[in-house]
Amino acid sequence: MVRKGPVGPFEGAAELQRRLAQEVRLCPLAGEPRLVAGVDCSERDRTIRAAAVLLSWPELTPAAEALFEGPCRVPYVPGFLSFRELDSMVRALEGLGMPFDLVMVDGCGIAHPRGLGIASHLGVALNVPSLGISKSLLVGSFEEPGPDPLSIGPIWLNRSQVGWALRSRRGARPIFVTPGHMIDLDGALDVTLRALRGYRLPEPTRLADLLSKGPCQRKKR
DNA sequence: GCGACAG
DNA sequence: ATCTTGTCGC
Repeated sequence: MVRKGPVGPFEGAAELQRRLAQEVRLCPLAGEPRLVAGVDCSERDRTIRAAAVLLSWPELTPAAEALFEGPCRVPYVPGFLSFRELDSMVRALEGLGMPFDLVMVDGCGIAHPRGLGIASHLGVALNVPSLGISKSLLVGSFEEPGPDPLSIGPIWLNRSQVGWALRSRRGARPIFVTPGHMIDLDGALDVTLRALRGYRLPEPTRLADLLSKGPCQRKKR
């Protein structure tokens, strides 16, 4: 087969996403986690910095943390975030030096145009249970959760529910919880609720976010 | 054609 | 994501 015209720069990537999305499994968590990881990326001066943290479960006691830095090689394009950040996230997670039972990723899971947000992509790539925690929605619509803390509303995409909008803190905008891989809607919500400690973001993602920004790294005069 | 658009 | 000081509100 010979292609006719020029192919969009992300056609190959989109095709890979559609293929990997078929590997995503939405099912109850295999068992109660013992170690939960959190990952996030930040960037500064064309350098990507991925941070991973490891917490005991359900105490949420810090057990390990790791950083990975590398040059930005791929631009951010909505719908293709994983091609920009996944490798760095995996490296940071490897830096933890031990396996974990679940990973919470800063980004979307199945709430994605082709069903493979970065949380799902990471879960499939590492063959580990994963879920996404994002601060806004890439696709789909959601029912605004009530004003009371822990209120929830479903996230809809193509007539089916793909996650939850969660009011994790009073007065704060909701966060979006979506299954990544080897977990289901109820499991993703349950784990997220149990990982909250009074902040808008659950501990795994919140701590990874702080670490990626760098401890005592920001100071301007 | 126009607007939306994880981080 | 990042650029940025002070400021409004619980």
